[in-house]
Amino acid sequence: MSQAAQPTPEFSSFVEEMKWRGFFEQCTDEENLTQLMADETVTAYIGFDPTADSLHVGSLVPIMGLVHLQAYGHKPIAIVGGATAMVGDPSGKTELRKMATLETIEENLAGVKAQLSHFIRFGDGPSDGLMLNNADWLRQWGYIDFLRDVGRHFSVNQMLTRDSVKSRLETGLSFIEFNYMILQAYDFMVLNRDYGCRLQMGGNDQWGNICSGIDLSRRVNRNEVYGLTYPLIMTASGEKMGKTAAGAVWLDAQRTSPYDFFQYWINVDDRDVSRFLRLYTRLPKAEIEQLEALTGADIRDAKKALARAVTTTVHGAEATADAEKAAAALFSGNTDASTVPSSERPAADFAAPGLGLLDALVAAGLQKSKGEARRMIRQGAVRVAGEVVKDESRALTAADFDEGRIVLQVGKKRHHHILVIP
RNA sequence: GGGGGGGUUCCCGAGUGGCCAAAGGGAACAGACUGUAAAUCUGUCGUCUACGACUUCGGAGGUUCGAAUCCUCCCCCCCCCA
Repeated sequence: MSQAAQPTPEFSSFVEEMKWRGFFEQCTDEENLTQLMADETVTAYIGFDPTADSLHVGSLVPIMGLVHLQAYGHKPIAIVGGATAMVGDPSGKTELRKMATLETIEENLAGVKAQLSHFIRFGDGPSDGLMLNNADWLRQWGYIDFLRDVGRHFSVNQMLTRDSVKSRLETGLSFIEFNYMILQAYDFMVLNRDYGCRLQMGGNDQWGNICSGIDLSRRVNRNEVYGLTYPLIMTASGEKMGKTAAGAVWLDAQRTSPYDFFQYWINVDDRDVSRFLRLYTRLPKAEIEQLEALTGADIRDAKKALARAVTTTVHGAEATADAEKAAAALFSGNTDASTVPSSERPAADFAAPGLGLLDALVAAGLQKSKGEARRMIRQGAVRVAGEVVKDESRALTAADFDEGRIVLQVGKKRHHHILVIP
């Protein structure tokens, strides 16, 4: 759970640590920001999009950004874009995003906040985090009033020069998306005015939006505020973070089990380990450098440290231990299979003709369809109790019980145990 | 409002009456090799009651023995003109 992270004395400043950890892409005024953060408690914010009721690993970088910030005694604000999610940010997208409805956004907000509280200490203290919904200050506006009070500060000429807009000029973007920048700038201005927020962080695709907010704060509030962006994180193979065959890797245990979550980190590309240790864990610099020095098969130890650290933050120590234990049982010959992913099934299902293996594989979530399951069998990828199955019409019967469970495996990495209950 | 181009299986992108479940590439998955990595080679990659059947090519109709391919209407996107 969220322990208020402690300051790390290994770095001279927040910005230094961000640089070392790979969060630093560009900053509007590094020198003055560093000075400001040395002198006083700075309130900073990052926006999250409540497009689902759970965050996924793609959001871990911004989350960790806030975590580090709080560790240095500053005050993090997480904005959930209730209003802006209804619009859709064009940055980095190639086409119009589906617009979420009010109700789903409300639901998603709650889920996201619960997850963030695993990372950030919320509360009323000076460096306690805040969670705000920009719908609270955006929704009340009427169009004419907003145009007159806010819109007049924006130059279309300048907006057109922002990369986020420029890149979309080719493929086209709707007016509603074009306005996203204005809304985000307005968020920053309001946070600056009402919460004393001085810094906005975000992915580098947010640079233009952040700069717009800085301009607006200067004009309206006459305050100097700052922006800092982190790089957009891709895996070594050029994929977005958190994509697997099964879909996104979620922080919600219901959507992605702690076991699968743990395995995701174990299976990262060698080339990503160092970068990910820095970005996604709060392990001390010295320890990370030690892990980075590992070569060959020993890199797995670094991956374990990575998986352990991230899973512990997201799912807690107990779930992490279980996941690790299951992994040991499946991959390292440990005999304790009690935490291996499993499902229950009454013994009666295996009577007489037995339960079709194809159906069992699909039911266990190891395969998406029976056709796919059939192909896997043809390719010799399916094992029951460690034995390769070649017969597509194979049925599971009582003969397959082994101490009350049936051990299924597809490929090398996908395992599932059916627990037989009376 | 006028003119032009376009919407294809996860993505990109061929196909313009049967030889199309639909080329090619990417991603992904599996096998071999390995370190639960990468690279490489091989295979797979719509669903099913599976040597056959069924459903797909923006949506709805129609022509035809037969359509992703032709016609009609509708929706959406891009470009040029007004």
